[in-house]
Amino acid sequence: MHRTHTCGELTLADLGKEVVLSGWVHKSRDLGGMTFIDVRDRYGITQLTFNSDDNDALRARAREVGREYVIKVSGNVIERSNKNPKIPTGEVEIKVSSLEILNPAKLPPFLIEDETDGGDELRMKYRYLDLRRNPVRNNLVLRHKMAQEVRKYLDELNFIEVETPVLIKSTPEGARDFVVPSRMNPGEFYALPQSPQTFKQLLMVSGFDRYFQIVKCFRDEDLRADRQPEFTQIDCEMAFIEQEDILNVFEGLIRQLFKNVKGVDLVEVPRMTYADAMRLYGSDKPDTRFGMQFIELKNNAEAPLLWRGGGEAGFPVFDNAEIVVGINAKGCASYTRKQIDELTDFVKRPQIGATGLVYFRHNEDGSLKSSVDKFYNEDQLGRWAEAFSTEPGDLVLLMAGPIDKTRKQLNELRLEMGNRLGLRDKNTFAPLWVMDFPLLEWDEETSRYHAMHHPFTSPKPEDINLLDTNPGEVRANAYDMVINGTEIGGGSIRIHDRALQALMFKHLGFSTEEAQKQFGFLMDAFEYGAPPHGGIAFGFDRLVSIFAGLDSIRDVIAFPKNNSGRDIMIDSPSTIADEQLKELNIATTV
RNA sequence: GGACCGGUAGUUCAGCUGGUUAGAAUGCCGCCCUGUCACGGCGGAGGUCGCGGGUUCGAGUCCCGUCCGGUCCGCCA
Repeated sequence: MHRTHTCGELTLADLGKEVVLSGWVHKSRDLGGMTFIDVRDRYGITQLTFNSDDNDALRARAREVGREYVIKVSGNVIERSNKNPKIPTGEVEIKVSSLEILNPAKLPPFLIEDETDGGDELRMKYRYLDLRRNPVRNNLVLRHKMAQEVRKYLDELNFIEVETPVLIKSTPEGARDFVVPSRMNPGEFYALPQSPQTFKQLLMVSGFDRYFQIVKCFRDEDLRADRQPEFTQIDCEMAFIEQEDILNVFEGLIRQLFKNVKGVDLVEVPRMTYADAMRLYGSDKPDTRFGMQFIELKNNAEAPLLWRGGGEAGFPVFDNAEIVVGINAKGCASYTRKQIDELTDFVKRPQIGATGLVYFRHNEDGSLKSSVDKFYNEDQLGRWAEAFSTEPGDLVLLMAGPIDKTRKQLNELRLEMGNRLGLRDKNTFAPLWVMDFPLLEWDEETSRYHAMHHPFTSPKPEDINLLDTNPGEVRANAYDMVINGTEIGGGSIRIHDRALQALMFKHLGFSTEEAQKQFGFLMDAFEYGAPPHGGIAFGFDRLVSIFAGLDSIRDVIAFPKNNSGRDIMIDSPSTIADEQLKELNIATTV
């Protein structure tokens, strides 16, 4: 007889029932005269009980089973004399009449418990055991629920899920491709998609009108806690829409996910231009769970030097800087010298690379004190204080230097201060649309402009005339969704006109021939009735990890890869046999 | 490509300025225990201190190299 119930469902209402349970031995407690076994499955834990009423063979077997043995038991549901209020089945237990060992188990290398003693590496090597643990399994259940909710929402809005190919063509733009050799076409390679971008656009040309796909994408770049070589996107595209439509539809998606999966009612998602995001937060993905916006004391594009008094020279670093910008750390005036030094060391770390940190305190007694008192008097400090709207008890942290670099550094400091002040609560969710990204980005290495988003992004019509004169100033119809400082989605209104697309390729440094060879199929398609269209793609793993309150996406992926792109459980990647290489016409030099 | 942190018992870790027999907790094994559920009590086993080289009378400890893991920068249209 198969199991009649799961290990998570029996209660006092089931008293007296003859039941069959199957599962894993979670833990056993042998008290001598009696033995308790906790049997576990995905649904919960139920206590089995054995005592002197039982025959010797049954009692012996109860003592024999070890952790993670797979067992099947039959017995009677009885009321516990000592109840355990911590678990749903804690008022009952099973008086076992038969115990069958379906499969014994070796002792697992780490404890299969919510608070495991296992380190990351061990958990990854034995991921199938790690997945037995509630916290990890619950993450996958959450992921499942979110995927279902996405499908429900988009289906109701007439989106159609279409699968696009995984073996496609390598293109020079963007991330490195994973490539797959073609046996039937010696010397030629497929590439795995970095995203289904061109296919979804072609589906718009095909008249599908509203497409989505929850789809694996692949990028052969170095990994991070939030970056895996294969990852999942919620990929979407719509025709006959404008940017506003996309923002509304997908703001709706995010709101529905938060409401139905997490029970969180989001307020309307605020919008901010890229330019403002950079100016106020030094980042295109600001964490808006807290304020601490940048205040500029000097910006070469702005006129007055706010601290200058009667024209005499001030702090040379400030005098020579393009920008002097800071944040007001409310209530931090009490920071000790040691704490300030820590912050200075923080921004001077090679990863951040600042040369120093200037501060001024607005003391509780109203006085002002700065690390550059030598250069500025109380009047001048007073003007800073005014600029930062300080109150007694505040600490202002200032950085100076080239605009882009300094903003980026101050962004790191702002996030660090957010952490220190406990302003980045995992249960607070601050989504944000960042809009009007630049179309192009100058790349020092190749000395040319690159598409900031991708080459199919349309420029804002009013900026097209800048393409020739000032390409870096051209804004795109592109938008990102940011939640709590993480970019979780991005998209754009696409080009649907052959001539404009050809012009874009030209500006990206493609010759007409190269453009035709790489993307001719798309430009050809634009000549056969391409509707205006646009879309967005969400990083599903990141979205799930934010919902789960995790910093890493690894624990929302069933079988993730490590820092080096390895799966240490199956030990991939691995070498392949010479025979295979030969068949693929591949010679190795390693 | 680069920076930083880590690698010691099955596991998670401690081990100071180099010093005699490398510890703790937990897990595991044995015995005892009839109401445990972090059971308890007593006893026990368990180590190539990642690997290689060097300094030293002596290295878990210091130095160099290397491998592995983690975080980050570059990179990620």
